[in-house]
Amino acid sequence: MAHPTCEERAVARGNRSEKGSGDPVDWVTRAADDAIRHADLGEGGDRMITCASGASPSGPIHLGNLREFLTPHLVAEEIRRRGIPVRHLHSWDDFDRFRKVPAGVPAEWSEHIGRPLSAVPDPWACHESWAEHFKAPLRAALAEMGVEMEEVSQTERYRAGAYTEQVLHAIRHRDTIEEVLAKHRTKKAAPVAENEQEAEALADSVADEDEPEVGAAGAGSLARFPYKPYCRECGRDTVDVTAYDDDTTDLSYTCSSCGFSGVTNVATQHEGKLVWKVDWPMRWSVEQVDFEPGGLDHSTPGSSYTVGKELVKRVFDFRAPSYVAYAFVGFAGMQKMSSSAGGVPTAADALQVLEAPILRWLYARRQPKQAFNIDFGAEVVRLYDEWDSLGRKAADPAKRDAQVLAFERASATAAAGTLPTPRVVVPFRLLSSVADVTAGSAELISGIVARGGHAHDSVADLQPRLDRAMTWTAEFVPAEERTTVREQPDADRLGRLTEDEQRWLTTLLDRLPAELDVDGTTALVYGVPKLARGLALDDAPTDEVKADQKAFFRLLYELLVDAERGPRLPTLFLALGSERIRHLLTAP
RNA sequence: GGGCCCCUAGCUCAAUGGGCAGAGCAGGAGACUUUUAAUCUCUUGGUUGUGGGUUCGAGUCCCACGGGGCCUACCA
Repeated sequence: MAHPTCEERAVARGNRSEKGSGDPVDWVTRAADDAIRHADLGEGGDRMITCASGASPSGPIHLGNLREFLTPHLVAEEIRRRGIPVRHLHSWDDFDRFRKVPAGVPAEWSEHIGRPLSAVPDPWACHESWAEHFKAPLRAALAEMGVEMEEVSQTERYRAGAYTEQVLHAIRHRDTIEEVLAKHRTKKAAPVAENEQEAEALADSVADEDEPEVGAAGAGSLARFPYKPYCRECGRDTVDVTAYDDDTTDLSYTCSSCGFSGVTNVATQHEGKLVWKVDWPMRWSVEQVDFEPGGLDHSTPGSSYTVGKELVKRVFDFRAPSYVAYAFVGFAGMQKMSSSAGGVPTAADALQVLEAPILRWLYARRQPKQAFNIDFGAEVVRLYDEWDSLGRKAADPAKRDAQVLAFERASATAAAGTLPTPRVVVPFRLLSSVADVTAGSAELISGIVARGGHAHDSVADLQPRLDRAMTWTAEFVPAEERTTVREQPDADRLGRLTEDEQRWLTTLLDRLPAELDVDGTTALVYGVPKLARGLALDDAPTDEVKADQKAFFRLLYELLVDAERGPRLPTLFLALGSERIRHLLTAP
């Protein structure tokens, strides 16, 4: 045989360790296998494998959209790990039309509806366009997560004529395109009306749809032309194609917004774009895409992937990339989320609270078709615990399984190496509860944590986790679960102390040093009731002393944090400092 | 109309190309001069929605049904 079969080449290039060698397998492994197999179909050779993503910068790129980026990223990393040339190509659909003015944006922006996202000004005036305004923060977040990708702007590509050849090709084959689109369009079955009102509405809409009569389209039909120019006069896509000359490639149009009538030459003037369902398969063929994910909404029958798959074959003579559909990402515990806009959390928001590898891990550990929630509430603590425990497991080579594999995928990338994690790992729970009472002082937290058995040299040893614990505590822990230290002494309570209480407080304050340490403070706090009963600090407590301790602690909590309970007293004392304790325990 | 996902302990969820059903919380017992949504040790808890099928073996694969959720139809 002159040529090896696809199968043989795929195996040769894939080089995945064979079954039984103990190397764990997960969805990323399989997706990478598919992409490699795909790349070998047809073209042969050792050309670079392309993992693609695409996103429209029409608004904040939220954590659901992040799956679009991370899925091909993880697959590309896996392919790279096998020593095969690969790139992650990301297309910004910034040549798409601006569709609606979101809440919070001046109403005047409705003027820009129909213009490319790259041509709409930034209402916040900090970037050169609407599109850039939303691309920039995502770029920063991805960099923090070690995601490196080759970015392409659809605006630039179209304007530069990079797709012109394919555009003309599509236009020449517009009948085939319409045939395919129409086939999927007619899938619509007569919906059953639930009541009379609906039946009427239904009759109307059905009547409307029958009107264009595209079914028998022919070359003469311009209503479904696959290419649409932006109006040269007003920049909007509100144009109707009135004529097209196949020989000269002159396209005539009128704009319904500004009334302009003009002619654009498709071959030379680059003023428009293919409609979405044609644009996607066109890019697969131009960029030689081997793998690209898509949201579930693109995967349903009659939707863009299904249609694109047929178009790419029949019109562009290429095969659709291997594909995974990803499910949606939900959110919880974010009532107070101060997201950049719209209240949907973005990657930047998540990175305020989660270490970058943990955010990656959320996406790596689930198969794309699995939906999951990102919880900014109490779940965060558990997530960190789980992550830390997985990290300990990953340190043992004997325990390498799919979970550890996900940990590895989350922890390091080719571009960024091992992503930042704390040199000294302190449980998030502890950092957060200490942060709760220290009024945002990293130094103080560091000191208390160090004296609490987590030795470290400096605040930097606790980063990047410490910052996240502080942010999370401040922003996401509900007020009723936080400890609020009194501003002023409780004069009322201090005015009606019992004799015992009075003696305890006096004893405590007499012996409270200016500089506190954990052990001394612990001994003192527990010792005060002993002293009051004539015992020494280190004497074993009697039953009476134990009861006194209970009452004494409660008194301290009431006076310090206006509650019956609170953080461990030594911690609280250290957090507040001697002076403040003294102030709050002394009648004004 | 079509498609996808989900149903696992009281609760929230794991189990990623079939291989002994697991965590956290809650519950129970014990330890602690220790009070925090304390901590540590031990522990109860299951016919994996229902009914079939394939298999030596099914939470996992196939078919049907019930319940819940999402997507899609015209446009990008």
